[in-house]
Amino acid sequence: MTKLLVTVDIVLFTIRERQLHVLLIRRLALPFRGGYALPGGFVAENESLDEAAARELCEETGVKKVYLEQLYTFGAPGRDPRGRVVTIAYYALVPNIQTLHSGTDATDAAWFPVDDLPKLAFDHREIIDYACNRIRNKLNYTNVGFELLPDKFTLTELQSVHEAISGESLDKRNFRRKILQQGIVKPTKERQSSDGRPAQLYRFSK
Amino acid sequence: MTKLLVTVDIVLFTIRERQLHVLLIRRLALPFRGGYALPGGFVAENESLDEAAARELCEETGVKKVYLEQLYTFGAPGRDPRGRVVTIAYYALVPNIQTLHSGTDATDAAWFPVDDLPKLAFDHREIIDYACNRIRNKLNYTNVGFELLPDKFTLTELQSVHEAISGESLDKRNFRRKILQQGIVKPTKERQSSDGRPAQLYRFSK
DNA sequence: CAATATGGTGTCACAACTACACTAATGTCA
DNA sequence: TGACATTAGTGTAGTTGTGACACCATATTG
Repeated sequence: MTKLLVTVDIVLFTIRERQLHVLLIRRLALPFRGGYALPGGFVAENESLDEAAARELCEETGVKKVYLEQLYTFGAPGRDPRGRVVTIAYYALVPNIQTLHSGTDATDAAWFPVDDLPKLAFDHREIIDYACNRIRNKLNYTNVGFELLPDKFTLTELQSVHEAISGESLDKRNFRRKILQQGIVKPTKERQSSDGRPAQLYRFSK
Repeated sequence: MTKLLVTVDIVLFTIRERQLHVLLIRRLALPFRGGYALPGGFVAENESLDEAAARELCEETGVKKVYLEQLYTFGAPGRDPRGRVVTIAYYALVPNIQTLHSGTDATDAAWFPVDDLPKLAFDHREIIDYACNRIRNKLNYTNVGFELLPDKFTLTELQSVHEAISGESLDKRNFRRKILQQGIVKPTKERQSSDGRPAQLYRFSK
């Protein structure tokens, strides 16, 4: 009945410039001081795991009220040089708007494209890879893409979210047919102007 | 940096009489003494989570070398009356043949159909429900069904595994076409006799 | 008003899936 | 030994879903 250190780590995704990005922070403490790592921290005695993940994410990045889902638990004996630490990894999705109002714990929270990551502390690279696979799979059987968009969005924006996550380019007509057929979006009365013809704005429905 | 108790619990599935069953043990210790619970126990200082799950499963049920996969981590503060215990739940699949050679820890390991479970200790009911959903989903995009069958099996047996997990009855011809088209089984030279016409035995391939 | 930039639309071929009913091979029992 | 019971094994037609593919529409800018 030995007790172990238990942490949560959060892979926070967003889309920027049509690319999937994750949020990393610079570590202030040892080990890996000055290195990049996922936001996260120790689970307190009296909070649930979900609560711990939400709290740590907020403390370290200022991000609140996001889609947050447990990913996988990593607990190899050697994964943390400080000793035996089991971490429950989460992933979270936010639209790009969110400002990174750093809290007290962390400095230098910054976005990195998932296919151009710096060297990472602990096994955080493995955790991010796992999260990427999860979100990629999830795209096929859920409507997870909407969490990465603002309330109102165009179908082109939605398509480019899917493309950013899957890494494959999609046919515009086929994509729109599928989405509209599913009946999971409804048009608003607004349109969004751009460099060309203004686009219909949609909202997620149901 | 408070340390927490960390356990693993294993939902071990098999198919018996065309029904999905889980293995439960009777608890010898408090709390919930004499009640039914999932096999599981504390994670030791120097072993990985997967190792802990395999070890506990073997110790408590004698079952070895099975398909074992991490499921989800449950850590609500009130889930264990002994204090704060975080459990990493696993699920495992075995063919029906395995004899339940109880180890030292547990007595009275027994199979229960998933839709007729006794009252369970802790939040183990919730864990089993979660595992059932996982395996049901998994059936759609993987070949997880083979883990529940012996080395050689008939297509009717494979079909009834799928039916037991999904809870829905399938069309024989459509099922066979799909499986054979996938090329994931190959016929052996043997047949299996039954009450009627003997059936071709297949083996999982690739 | 021409040029540029992005939004929005339809069809056809092919693949995948559903629904559906009879014959084949064996064992049993009168 | 032949009728019966039991399980194995097979094909087709209609429908639905998916992928490939090119042009016109609507706005802005100089």
